[in-house]
Amino acid sequence: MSKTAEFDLEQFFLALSDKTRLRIINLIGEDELCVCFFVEVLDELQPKISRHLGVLRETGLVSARKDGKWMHYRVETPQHPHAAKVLADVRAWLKDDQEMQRDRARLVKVCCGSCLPPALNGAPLPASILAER
Amino acid sequence: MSKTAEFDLEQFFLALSDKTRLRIINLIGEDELCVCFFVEVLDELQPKISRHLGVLRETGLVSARKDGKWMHYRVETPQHPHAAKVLADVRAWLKDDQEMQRDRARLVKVCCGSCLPPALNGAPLPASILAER
DNA sequence: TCAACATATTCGTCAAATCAAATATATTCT
DNA sequence: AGAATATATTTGATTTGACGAATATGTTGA
Repeated sequence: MSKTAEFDLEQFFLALSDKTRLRIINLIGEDELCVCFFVEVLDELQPKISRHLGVLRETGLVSARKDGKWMHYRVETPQHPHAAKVLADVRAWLKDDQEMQRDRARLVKVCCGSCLPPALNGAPLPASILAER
Repeated sequence: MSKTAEFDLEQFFLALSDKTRLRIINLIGEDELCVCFFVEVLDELQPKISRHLGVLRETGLVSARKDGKWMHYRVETPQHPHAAKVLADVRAWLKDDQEMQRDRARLVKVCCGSCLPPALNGAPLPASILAER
């Protein structure tokens, strides 16, 4: 049989060693999320978000689904079992982190407010949030 | 009660995002290990090893014990429960990694050979290895 | 087809991390 | 005290990563 595919541990942890990228992973949660929400909720410039999404994509931590002009990102479970375990732990860790909780609260607020911010008009709302409306 | 102390996730993962530092964590294993073995087994310049040990120390991933002119390093369990879990998983991950296994094999070989490499004469052998002699 | 829009990429700059070489500090041994 | 040794720190050069600004690509809808 073939051995477990070797995996770039360095790259994996490097991808996790940036605040914006951790905030992105956290915001996605179990669902998938459209780029415009990252920009709005994390209050960062769009190219910055896009660049960090690119890093996460290249590292295999997220995948992207194109839907017309929108791109939806979701967290991927790595093939490598140890990587999958660590990433699952990290996601649980983020759930308990205060700043990350504030980000998620802001996402809910943005989606459920009586009117969406102008930048998000017509944007596809995340399913997990829609379910609660 | 007080909330869980906030923890610098970025710094934690940054510390793990370097090959040399992962090799150091792996070589230490469950035991403690003297600096000169890192230099010998990882075949890197001593200041390089020392710098990386400094990063791991400042991040709280390892602690140092001074013993005469020797410094022994051991992996520390972080106070933060999530960090502790991730680090434990990472250590298990390293155990399964091929390159890391080669490093450990080289450590055993160096310690158990009929004569130590000149650089290690008088060096305090790791307890876990001594037990197997 | 054209304007508006969502997202991605490029570019130039700045900050941070890494490295090898040199040097400093502390300890032991003679 | 002085030489040898183990480890740490500084220095200067190089590389790498992140950033904002500008621009490009691709999609929708008039």
